[in-house]
Amino acid sequence: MATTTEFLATVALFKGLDADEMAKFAELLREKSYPKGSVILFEDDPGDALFIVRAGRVKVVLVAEDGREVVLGILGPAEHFGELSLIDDQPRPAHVVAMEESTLLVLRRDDFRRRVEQNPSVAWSLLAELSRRLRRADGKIGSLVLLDVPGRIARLLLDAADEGGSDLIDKTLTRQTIAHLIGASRETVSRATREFQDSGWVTAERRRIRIADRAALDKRSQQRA
Amino acid sequence: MATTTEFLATVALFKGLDADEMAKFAELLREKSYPKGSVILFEDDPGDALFIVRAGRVKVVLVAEDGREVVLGILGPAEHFGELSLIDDQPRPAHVVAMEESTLLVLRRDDFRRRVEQNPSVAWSLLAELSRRLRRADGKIGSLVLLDVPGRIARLLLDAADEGGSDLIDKTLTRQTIAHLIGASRETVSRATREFQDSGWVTAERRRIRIADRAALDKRSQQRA
DNA sequence: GGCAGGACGTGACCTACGTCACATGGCGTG
DNA sequence: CACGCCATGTGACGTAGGTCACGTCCTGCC
Repeated sequence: MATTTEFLATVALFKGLDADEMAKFAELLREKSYPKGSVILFEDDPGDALFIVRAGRVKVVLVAEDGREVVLGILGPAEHFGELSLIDDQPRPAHVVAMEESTLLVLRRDDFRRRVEQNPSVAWSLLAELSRRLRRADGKIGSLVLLDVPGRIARLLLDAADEGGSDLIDKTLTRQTIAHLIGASRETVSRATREFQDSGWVTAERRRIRIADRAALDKRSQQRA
Repeated sequence: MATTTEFLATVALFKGLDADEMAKFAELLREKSYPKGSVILFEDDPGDALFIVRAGRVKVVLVAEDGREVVLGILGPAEHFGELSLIDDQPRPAHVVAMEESTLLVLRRDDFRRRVEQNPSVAWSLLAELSRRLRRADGKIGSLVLLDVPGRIARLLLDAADEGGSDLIDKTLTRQTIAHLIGASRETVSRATREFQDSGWVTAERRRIRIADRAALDKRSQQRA
């Protein structure tokens, strides 16, 4: 495993910092581990820290009283969460749960604020990151309202592939998880992905999904309701 | 009508600037008018300007090929849009359409960048604004997936009332618009709001909606699917 | 190497909503 | 002052997709 400073160099948030500044950040971070399934932070709690995923995978999730849930996002190494509450002092907007055993780097509010204010480049990276999330969120809203379930799945797969840079989606995406990501039931996702396979649009390779006909998926992701 | 500088003082984005800096901004702004229904900017276009609503009302909207649409947000005086593309150089994420005759102040990309970089307080305001939008967007996703139509309407009304600071929602909210905001059909919204009125939860006062039983609406907005 | 828990596949059934088709009423404008 | 336009009710009807209920399979563990 890389040293903390080496790792920090891979975090987009810190892009543009020189070694010296990076080292300063490194000192402020505390490392913390969470077992699979543990809740890292709760919606509505006051927030006083930012988290960077060092290893593992976490999901950002909203939960209804009856237990149904939506996954707003899944974060892996070098990604971070929890900055909203540090920026606007409002309660946390969602729960964050460890999907696997994960270790996170924690940065306290005051340290965060001071560094952002002194480091224009960090502020800019943050703006870029929030922009990216806002685009995604808007896209998700669009999918939910304008597309039917198969359409939403198609788009999700394409997005995941784009992000990974390959037609083979390597992150483990169970149908259950897909369902939570697109606001549908596991059963419906099951039936829809089978359709995709039967049509030859995707193939399943040992738990991974590979996109076989990008054009078809793309077309499917623009129609209906 | 107030002078431009007086107006700028009411824009949250510029909070914290002194009169001198405000004046500099004022010089960079160009005023532009748009008739009702005109498209101010198109999704997928490259973006090279930020807009501040001086007067009127605009909607941010995603449109499907068949014409169905979702309204991501409605902006009134002192609110702004178009900054995402200036931050990340990506295409515009949505269309923006004038709901009424509107006049906007336009700030060009370069001027914007320069000012943000030189003015930490503007960067911070921007972060705060993007945070606010992200929370809203996440909330909207939650509503869409976890609530049924009446629940979404209830939440929308409560949010609108909170924002206005009064139980009387003064902005004109037609059922058609409500429908677009919550991703439902006009007819369904019609039937649901009638239910609300029959139950005495809301009353309609000359085109305006007044919330009569906040508790009931709140309860209604937390259940079902 | 047998077991338990999770991920999947599938059929049956039910319902919230979208869509279509009209009828009505208010108001803004020529 | 009349003509339209647009926002609104409301009924009828069709269906995507949620929920239930099981059965199978794979995989990591004791």
